[in-house]
Amino acid sequence: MSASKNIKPTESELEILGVLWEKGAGTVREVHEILEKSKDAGYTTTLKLMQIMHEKGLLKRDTSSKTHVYEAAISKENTRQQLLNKMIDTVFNGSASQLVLQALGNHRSSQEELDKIKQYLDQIEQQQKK
Amino acid sequence: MSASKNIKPTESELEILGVLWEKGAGTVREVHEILEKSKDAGYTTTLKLMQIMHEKGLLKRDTSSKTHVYEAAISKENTRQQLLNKMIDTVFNGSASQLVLQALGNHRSSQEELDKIKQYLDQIEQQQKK
DNA sequence: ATTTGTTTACGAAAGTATTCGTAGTAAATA
DNA sequence: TATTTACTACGAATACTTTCGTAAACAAAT
Repeated sequence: MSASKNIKPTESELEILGVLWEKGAGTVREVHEILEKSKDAGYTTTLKLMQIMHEKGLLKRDTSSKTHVYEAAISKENTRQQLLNKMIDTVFNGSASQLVLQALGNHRSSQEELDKIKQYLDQIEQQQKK
Repeated sequence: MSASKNIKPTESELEILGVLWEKGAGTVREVHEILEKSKDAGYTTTLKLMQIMHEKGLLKRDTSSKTHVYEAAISKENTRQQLLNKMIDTVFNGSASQLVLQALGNHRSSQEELDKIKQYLDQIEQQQKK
């Protein structure tokens, strides 16, 4: 059994997590105003979603003042890894490198980013030689 | 505007596509028997799903004989790329290389695979220099 | 004190995905 | 021919996600 539960945020939940990962913590109003820019939904929709996410354990909240303050309860890294693993399993036949090749294929990355990846690859190889 | 429409197979639909990409074409029965190994659902469930997928244009089918033969109507590569792009956008802040680093991080790849990736990186760099 | 504005809570509608029971049909078999 | 078997079609139940209207609580402003 793994340490963190099988989290599976929905599409909308991921949007909210994204906002909170970015800004650290915030009220429904704050999250909603950021979301509004790219999405078209009412305030109570965002509220309801965040309440549900709290019930599910995806968000923590501080209710000491009237206006509640929410915060992500799951880490960005962990969540990313889980989603990635799932995609590797179900879409890329379990091969991480197939995913990597495909990702590098279309989305063109900057030279800087490519260098970083290369550097990382070297690092991995070093570790494996030990 | 891109050539292929915005396809968004659901979880279950992806499982079926995975089977058909692997085996090329098959009947509901064949697909179902493969799915059964890892999943717990009745025959008519698989049937219904494949019918819906046909309506959506995700599958082609040959109804010339009583037992219909289905085939994926969308390519593995294209579908993978779309799903990947979406994940990059919604989960990795639009950075493909962030996704790549994360993917290489946990899932350990074989030396052979790593070499392939490196080779590919070199190739990309060459093209960009032109 | 009343009004106005902001917030949470609640419930339910609408949309989408998944599941399966049942009926009908055609082919294979007794 | 009658029965069994294998398949498709259809409809509906269930579950999950997203959306929002409305009410209640509270604070600030008039």
